[in-house]
Amino acid sequence: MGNDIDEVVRGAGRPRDPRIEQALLAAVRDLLTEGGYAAVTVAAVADRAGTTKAALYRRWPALPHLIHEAAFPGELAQDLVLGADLATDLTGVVRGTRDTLCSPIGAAALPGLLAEVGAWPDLHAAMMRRFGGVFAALEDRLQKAVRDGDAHSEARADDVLRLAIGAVLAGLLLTPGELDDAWVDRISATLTRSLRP
Amino acid sequence: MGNDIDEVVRGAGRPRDPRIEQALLAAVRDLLTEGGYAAVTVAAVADRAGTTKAALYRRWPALPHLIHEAAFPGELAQDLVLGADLATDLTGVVRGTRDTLCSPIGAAALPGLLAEVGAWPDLHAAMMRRFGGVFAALEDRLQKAVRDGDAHSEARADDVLRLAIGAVLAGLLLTPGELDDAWVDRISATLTRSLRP
Amino acid sequence: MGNDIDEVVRGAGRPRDPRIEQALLAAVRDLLTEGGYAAVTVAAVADRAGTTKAALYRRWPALPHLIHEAAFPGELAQDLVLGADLATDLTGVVRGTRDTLCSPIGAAALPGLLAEVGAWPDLHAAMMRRFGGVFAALEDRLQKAVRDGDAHSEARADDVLRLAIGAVLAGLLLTPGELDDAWVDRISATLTRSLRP
Amino acid sequence: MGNDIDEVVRGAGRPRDPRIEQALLAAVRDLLTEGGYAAVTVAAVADRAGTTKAALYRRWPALPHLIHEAAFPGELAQDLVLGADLATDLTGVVRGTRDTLCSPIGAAALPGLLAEVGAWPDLHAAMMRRFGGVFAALEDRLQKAVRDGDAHSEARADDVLRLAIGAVLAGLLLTPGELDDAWVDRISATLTRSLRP
DNA sequence: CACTAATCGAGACGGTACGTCGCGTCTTGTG
DNA sequence: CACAAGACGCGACGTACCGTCTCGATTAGTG
Repeated sequence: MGNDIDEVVRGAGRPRDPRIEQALLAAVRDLLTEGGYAAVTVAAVADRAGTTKAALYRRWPALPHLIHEAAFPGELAQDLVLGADLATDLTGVVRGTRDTLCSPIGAAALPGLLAEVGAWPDLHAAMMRRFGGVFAALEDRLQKAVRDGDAHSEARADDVLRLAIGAVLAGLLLTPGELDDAWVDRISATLTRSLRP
Repeated sequence: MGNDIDEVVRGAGRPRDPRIEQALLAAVRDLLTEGGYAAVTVAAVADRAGTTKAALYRRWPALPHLIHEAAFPGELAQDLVLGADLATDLTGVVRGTRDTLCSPIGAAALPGLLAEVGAWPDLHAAMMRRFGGVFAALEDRLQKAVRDGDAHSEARADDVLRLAIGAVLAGLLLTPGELDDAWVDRISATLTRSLRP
Repeated sequence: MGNDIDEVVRGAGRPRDPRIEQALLAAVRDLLTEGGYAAVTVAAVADRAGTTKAALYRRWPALPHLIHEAAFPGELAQDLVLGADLATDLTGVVRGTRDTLCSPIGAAALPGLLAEVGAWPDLHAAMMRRFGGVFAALEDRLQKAVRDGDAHSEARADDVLRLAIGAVLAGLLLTPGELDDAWVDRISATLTRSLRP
Repeated sequence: MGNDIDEVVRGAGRPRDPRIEQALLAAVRDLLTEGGYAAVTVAAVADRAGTTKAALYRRWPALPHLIHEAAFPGELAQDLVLGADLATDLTGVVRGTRDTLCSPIGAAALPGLLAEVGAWPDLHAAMMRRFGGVFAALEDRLQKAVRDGDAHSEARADDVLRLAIGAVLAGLLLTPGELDDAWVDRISATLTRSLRP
């Protein structure tokens, strides 16, 4: 006894075909790569995935939600390891952010996605959640840096993270193609300097 | 002599009604304020301006160009005065950027505009040009700061500007409503620290 | 022996809930009355009956068959009594036809049903069968009338019946609301005249 | 002067391409012939006509209106000539009605059209108007017949016409294929008999 | 008492059509 | 030429209905 509700919820009706979900996500990634954001149409995605628009709308409230999930699956902090010296750790954050947002798929999806955020509050929340892990890790790391005397005591993780994300965003939207590894090093060094006590 | 070309161009046929241009720009600003980016459709703009779509397309190659001009007229560096100490000047740059991009009209127009940039190279160029004056002024100021010993010698104006713009952009797109004056001060202070020799 | 087949057919598996059949028929009649033919969708019928689409399709090959059975149950000649003089009997046929086809439910169902007849041969057959009893009775009556000298010898029951049905049909489809009792009397009189020797 | 309104109405905007109207009507007729009522889809019609759905909706409020105009253009009484003896004239009415409603296109369109009549009051009115000429002519002819002693004085043109239309309708919807010339003669004779004084 | 087989509810599935909207172009008549 | 008006081709949108299917859970009769 106990989880009657769960059982009812799980058991009701024909279960969704899990392959359709994957096929739709893959179709979005294909179309983003081949034709950019404009090519990602509800009909085109469904077609490419070998299914129908209705199946798509059953899973996501609108196209941008699906695109978001397809372009930025999982947690951004996934392979972020903080533990070296502060400069190295900040480089990791900046590089990770750049790699994620500037990947072919990410770069194709992001501008359009950001434009739709205003119309879909839940989409906005979902995007913010992606940065949750990075923020927590960075906050911990910064507190340690303050204790170790590597950072001044007013340093704020949210400001640092927003500067990093913002730098990538501005680069991606305004001057794409200049965000090479040298740029990562320069921005990381700048952030490191800004934290000095 | 002199402006033959102008005369030929101007002289042929009925001259354009200059009021239409202004009415269209005003209509875009009204619609942005009232209904956001989604409300700014060609038909709605022309209607609100009391004119027609054809008149609009005679003046701008496409809607985003008109929106750009309506939301961000003139040069961004317009009322930027650099000459005080470095911290104050940087605060001016950050505040000016925030004020421009986060004005009700700017905030409504920017996400959509950035999404369209990929499709209209000339629109991208036009947007970049807006920052030209700020960049030049900041570069001058930074060189002086290096000479004065206020900034380290590897400081780059483009990186600083991109960090400032990026910070505003990230704030606007991801956490709007948090970009108050205290935020401006914190970010400006951070940038100033990052420039210390 | 005798009903082995019946027993085998009946015995296997869980028996059908007889209340569902009635609930579906009643649901169709409700929806026809409330919202007309367009309101009678498979999902709406199943919902209203408190059951599901699958249960419906287990009982009828398609929606029109169910609608037919709901709107025109049983034999049309049910309460047709022929035996008075010819004029009275013809009035009975015309009135009966009108009453059946022009009842609120019948009138709502008929136009749609007739449109579907082309797509469902078995539905066509089922509809024709409804008139079988009336036709047989009318044919008998007409033969007697010929013998009695009340009708000319070339009178054909099928033509008379088609004229009667057609008159109701044309009235229902083209000028509904005019098929009152006076109309029944006029049409009956006309048919009676046409049969005179 | 005087028709300012007309001039304004006519002169405003780009005029409709008259070829599109014809192409759409022809497309409906083609599709009716080839695939029946079910094949007449908004998209299919527009496609076949080499135009778009929007152009169609600009001309007719809905598909049934277009189908009606395509299947039953002009006045039904077009080539109806009344003036011979009553029996011949009635045969002309019955035959004309049958020919119009039972033509391949008419037969394909009619059942569906009649089903939609309930949903579109204006469509109903348009269909009724088609019979206006026939009714007027028949009324005149009947009055003359009464004066000549060929018809009894209570004969009503509307009843006769409804009987004729109804006979064709019932034949078309219930027993198509039996409405040959012999049937026309039988029904006409029946109607003639029914009018005898 | 298990076993079998059809039913029940719920709801996803592929397919197809709907009517609307926006874009950027075009074609008129009138200044 | 510009201008108002509005039709044009194009293509996407989100919804609705159809008839089928796949589940897990009943609900009889049978072995």
